[in-house]
Amino acid sequence: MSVVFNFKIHLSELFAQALREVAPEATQTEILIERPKLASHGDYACNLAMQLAKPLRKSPRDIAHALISALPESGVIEKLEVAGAGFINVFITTAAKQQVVRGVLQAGAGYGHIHLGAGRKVGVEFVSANPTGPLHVGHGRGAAVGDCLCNVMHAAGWDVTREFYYNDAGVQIDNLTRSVQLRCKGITPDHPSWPEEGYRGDYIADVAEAYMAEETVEADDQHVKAAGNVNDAEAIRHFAVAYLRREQDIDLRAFGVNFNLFSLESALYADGKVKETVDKLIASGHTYEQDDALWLRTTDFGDDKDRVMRKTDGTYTYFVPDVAYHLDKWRRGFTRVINEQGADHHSTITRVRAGLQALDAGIPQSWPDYVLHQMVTVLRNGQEVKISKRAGSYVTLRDLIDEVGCDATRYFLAARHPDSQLVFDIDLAKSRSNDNPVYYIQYAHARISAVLALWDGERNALLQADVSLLDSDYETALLQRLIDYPQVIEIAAQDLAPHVIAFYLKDLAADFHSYYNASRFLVEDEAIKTARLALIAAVAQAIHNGLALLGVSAPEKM
RNA sequence: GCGCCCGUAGCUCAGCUGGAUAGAGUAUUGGUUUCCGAAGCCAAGGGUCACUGGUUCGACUCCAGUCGGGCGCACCA
Repeated sequence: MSVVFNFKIHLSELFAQALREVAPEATQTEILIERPKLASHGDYACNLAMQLAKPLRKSPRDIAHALISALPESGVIEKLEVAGAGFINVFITTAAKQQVVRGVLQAGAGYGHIHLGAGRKVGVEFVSANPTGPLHVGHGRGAAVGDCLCNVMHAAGWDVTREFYYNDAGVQIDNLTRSVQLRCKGITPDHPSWPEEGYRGDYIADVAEAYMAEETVEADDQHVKAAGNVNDAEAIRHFAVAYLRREQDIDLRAFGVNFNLFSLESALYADGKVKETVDKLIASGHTYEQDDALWLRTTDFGDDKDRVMRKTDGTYTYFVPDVAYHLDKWRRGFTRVINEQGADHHSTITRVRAGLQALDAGIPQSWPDYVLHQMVTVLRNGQEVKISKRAGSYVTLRDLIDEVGCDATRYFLAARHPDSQLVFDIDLAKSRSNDNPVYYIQYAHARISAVLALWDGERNALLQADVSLLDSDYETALLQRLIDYPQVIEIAAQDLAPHVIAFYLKDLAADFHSYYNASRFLVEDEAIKTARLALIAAVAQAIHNGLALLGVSAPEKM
């Protein structure tokens, strides 16, 4: 038997009924139940009366009173009042709030899971770094945000597939191949003959050395033994890509990020999907030849200028396999796709969507969704570290994990709105890690674990706790905070904004620390002791669940 | 020049599809521990929400413009 403590949904239903009675002609009005900032304004507030004032041509306060009269009986409502311009403030009985403790303990790791996605498939593509070098801090942000987003979508009831797209074809791979080949020949980046577009990082030398030593590399789906032949460019390309992919995989695993699927750009060429897409686009009539190149009239679909598909040298531009790739996703049944990328990829959105529209395959105009995170700037010794792959100067994800730690790095990178630029101050994160909010949250969890470890009772006894004893200000604040958790998941999933999880956890931890400081738990009175332990066990569970979404550990000791 | 993102306390950032008196952390100042974890708690100060108009019962939130910062504007990816 389920207990009512998702009051927001419950109240929306009640007000919908009242609305049908009071204003049958205005049942389209959206019912918004919000949490007031001030406790004196109740636990929940509804502004329906004010929205109806204009269409009904009545005073909002009169409408509010009418709505209250028409509101069906509910055991969870303590009191209703009309306030201000016409707000209806709802006070929930403490008894109803107290039920959340049992709800959390019974649901366990499942507390916070909602049915928003209704089991539908969603494909989330993230990181998708080119295999031309190590993952840097920007990729780290993509990994942290993307992985957290996947976790949130899963908790919200979606069937999530995590996907990584490898651009293992094209000009940049040619540059990589040439750079490794030169290194194999003993030519270094400071040599006059080193190409302008060549990669200069030290890792290129590592790849070259491994190739010459005829090492074998095992990447996710490739097992490549180096030929050791300096003149075999194809063998070098194959080996270099596999080598760098392996390095990236190692870093991602160390970061706690896993994928269900790796898709390769080269495979789209190999199995004819690129050609098929090109043929379909030509057949669609949206292409034309000009200056010995093939163009797609993307201006038909909102782009500011048309784009080249096939260059004069006969090869395709990047967005062609990208369109083929997305068509493939669509055919795999992903009616919802989210691409998490750096903001510097912004221009691809219009092009990819235009290409998909030109195919006339029934794909919605706004498909796929994009989450673009803004750039990360890194501060070391108070100086901005310029990121340049070719110059080989940048902060790698591996550096961050080693220096700052996985938990703190993930929290730092995921705890901000993706739209905000992020300054990652390495020295701050390292030298003053105790001030990092992630430790504040973890500390709350560790404290609860310590108290529960001192208790000699049975865990199951907590389910039988007399929660009616939890009625102090500290306790009701915590109860309400726990009640809010599923709605935080909902917001994070709807807005594709995983950072709200981090802020919620900080607030929950703060409520707990205040409570902890003012309370004793292992008291004489058995009933009080059990009730309080049940409450903090529920808090620990919520912290555990929330941190899991962020990919951060919930330690019992620290 | 065009497109996208951002501008909120000294600093780093929240602010939920427009809601009632704009919030945290940090820094500063003061208080707090014979006690189950002080990586904690309590309190104080700190704001013309970049600026100017507009939309309405109500704007940090929406619209237009201005200023400032970032990113992108390739037959690169």
